[in-house]
Amino acid sequence: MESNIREPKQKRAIEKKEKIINAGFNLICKNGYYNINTAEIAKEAGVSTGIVYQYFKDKHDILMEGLEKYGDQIFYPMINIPSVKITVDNYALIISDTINEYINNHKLSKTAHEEIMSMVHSDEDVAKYYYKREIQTTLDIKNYLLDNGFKDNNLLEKVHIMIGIIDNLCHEITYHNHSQMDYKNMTNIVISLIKDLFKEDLI
Amino acid sequence: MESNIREPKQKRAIEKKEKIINAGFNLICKNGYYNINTAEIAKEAGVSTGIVYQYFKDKHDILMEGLEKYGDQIFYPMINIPSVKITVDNYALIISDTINEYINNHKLSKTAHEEIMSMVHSDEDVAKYYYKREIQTTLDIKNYLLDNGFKDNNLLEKVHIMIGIIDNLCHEITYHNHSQMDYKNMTNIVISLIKDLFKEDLI
Amino acid sequence: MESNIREPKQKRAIEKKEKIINAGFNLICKNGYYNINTAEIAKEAGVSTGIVYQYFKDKHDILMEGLEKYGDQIFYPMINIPSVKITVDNYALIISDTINEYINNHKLSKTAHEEIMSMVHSDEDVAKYYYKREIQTTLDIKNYLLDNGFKDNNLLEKVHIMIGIIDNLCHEITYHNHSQMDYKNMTNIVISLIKDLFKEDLI
Amino acid sequence: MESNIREPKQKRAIEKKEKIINAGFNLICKNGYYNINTAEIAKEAGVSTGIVYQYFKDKHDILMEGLEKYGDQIFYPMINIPSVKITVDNYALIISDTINEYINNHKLSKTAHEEIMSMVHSDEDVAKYYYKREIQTTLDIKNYLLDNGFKDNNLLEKVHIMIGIIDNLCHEITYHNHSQMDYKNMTNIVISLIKDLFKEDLI
DNA sequence: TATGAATGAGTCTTCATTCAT
DNA sequence: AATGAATGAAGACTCATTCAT
Repeated sequence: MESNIREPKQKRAIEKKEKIINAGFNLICKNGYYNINTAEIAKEAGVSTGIVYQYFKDKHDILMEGLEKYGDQIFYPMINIPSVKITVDNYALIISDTINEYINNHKLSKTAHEEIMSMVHSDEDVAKYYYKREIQTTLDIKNYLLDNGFKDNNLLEKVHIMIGIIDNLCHEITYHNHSQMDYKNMTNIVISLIKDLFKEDLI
Repeated sequence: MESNIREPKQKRAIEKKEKIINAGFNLICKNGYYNINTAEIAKEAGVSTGIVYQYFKDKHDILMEGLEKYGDQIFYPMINIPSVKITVDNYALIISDTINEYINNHKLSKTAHEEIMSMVHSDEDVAKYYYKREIQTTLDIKNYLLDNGFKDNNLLEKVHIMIGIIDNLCHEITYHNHSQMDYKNMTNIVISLIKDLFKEDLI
Repeated sequence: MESNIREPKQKRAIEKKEKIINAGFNLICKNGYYNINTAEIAKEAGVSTGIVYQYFKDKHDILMEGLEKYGDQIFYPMINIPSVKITVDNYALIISDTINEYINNHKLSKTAHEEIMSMVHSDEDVAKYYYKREIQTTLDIKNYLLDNGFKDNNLLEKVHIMIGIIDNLCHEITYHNHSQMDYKNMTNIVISLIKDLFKEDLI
Repeated sequence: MESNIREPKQKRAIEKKEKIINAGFNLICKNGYYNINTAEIAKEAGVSTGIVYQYFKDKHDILMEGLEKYGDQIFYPMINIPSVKITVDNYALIISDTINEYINNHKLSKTAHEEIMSMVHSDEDVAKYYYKREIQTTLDIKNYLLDNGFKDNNLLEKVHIMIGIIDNLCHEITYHNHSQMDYKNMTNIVISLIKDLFKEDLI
């Protein structure tokens, strides 16, 4: 039989689909995809098990739609590209702000981020989504920098490296908590390093 | 009796346990923890399903023992710390060699690495193992650098940052293959950046 | 109230019920009773799923009403009793024509016939319907023959046997396609055999 | 994963598989394929639901293996080809005996026969099985007749027609019970008709 | 020690039927 | 009269773990 998945038009139906996405994605992130079942998702959403399959092809579909909806909040919150112009003077401050904001967001969606990263490594669709987002973010930042007078001297690669460095830093701060690390110093080193990275590019 | 798990003493028993670890860890890495079952593991190991539970508490235990055994080969092959002394002259070369070696190893154990990283995000025990290794590696490298005359100026943090940068680079090169990236340039940028990172530390 | 099934009186309601019967019976015959669901039937009929249960007690009821309506077209098209009088001269021709017509009809409603025969064997109601029709047809043909001057010498039994022979022949030709069979000869043998069957009855 | 269906070698395992086939096929025949579930089959067989899938690929497989095993008892018991030589003298008697035996067997496996015939019309695999048997029986009888001095004058087609006639007769007697029919006469007519069918073939 | 047959709870998914609107 | 969203029981199948031998 063909796909009978309904794309809800009516307000109530849309709300119901939302509830399922919310409950489902939330539970998946909290407990892990393989540790939650559709009955629990339905119950948490306050619906019957049957209705789930009117809105979603299968369990996996819930994950993907949740990702589509909440991906922005989980990955690369740096995407909140600053509205101010970068200058030599506010340079460090912008980076610092970005990092802080990133860390904050990271903390909020800690488990979600964990679980999704887990599935990036084991689920092709999730991976595809993730890498698509990643390159998009990289491009967005590159363009932002170009608009702010940066030279395009392997700029894409540099942005990618920068994102990686910041990501690692935030990750370290949020999760590892390696007691030996001094995160304040570490952050300063990162900021300084990023400055070095672009030292020849900001005119 | 509380625990029936046998720690094999006899040669044949040890070999059997090894076979289960090998087969199990291999299959888990190749197919994913949730996509392989104990029957298949036993079959691949050439033993009966029942015997598995004489050597391992449960399925999860196989993963952990496999990790303990093969972790070295999967994570941080940079640990192969160069035997030569770092000087200003061979500095770049050493970093470059390290990166190349890392990428090579990465490619070899690509799926294993993927799966384990997946579980780092969803399995507490795996995560604990991973982060323990990570800090150990960081310390090892820090000590190597100290032995080579580096100053301890937030050296631990810097090493951690460096590992992150290299890890990202290798990951990008091995998996993503974002077509827009020029990996040769990227590698050079990374090498140069690491030099910057330690610019005040190598005496 | 015991029964909520509405017997539609108004034209529009009657048309709606017809549409459901048509769509339902058609889909059941094409796909099999257990391989089609009420939602699909409603959709094909262009009505809502709910309304189905205003006109039909349950899914099974759709089948039975469809059978009542279309049984004539599926079973025993021989019922198209020739309008000519049987004589010794046109005897074989009439039989031959009847067979040909039967095969043609059979081919048209091949899948429908299959599915209904399937249910004859597993559904009491369908079986009851089928056998009722069968005996009716037998009687009709018997009467036709009586009107044409046949003697009533176990005529009912002979007609039943004849129907069986023709049915088998047509079935064989339409479906089995046993490659070893020569259907032209087979048909001639059947015609000749039927002649033998009634050899003492046509005055 | 590949097929893990076990072909049981050990006595106990074979017995268990037999029990599942017996229980499953029996229940399917009695209640209909779609009206019995695997749990009931397992329970009737005195095993757990899980074990069923160690011996059978799926539910359908149980049906097919049951068919393979019991097909002989359900279809064409005429296959019990008489060991005596057919002559002009014992001709009628042999036919009569065959019919009687057929009817007897038919009565024994009445519901089984019904359900299987039902599935012949709706299940490709069952149909394939059935038609394979059918042609085989036809050939066997043809050969038997050839061995008894019959001429091969469209013999295959004639045997097929004969089987059909007998099948119809037995079916009518066993199930329909059309009250109007005189089965004794009907049987005699059939015997006589079969004689006519082969009237030019027995030397 | 070792086997591999056996267990049975658990999983995703379907669908006839009902019900709020 | 009509809609189509909602229900929830039921079904086929899987698999970590146990147990009789």
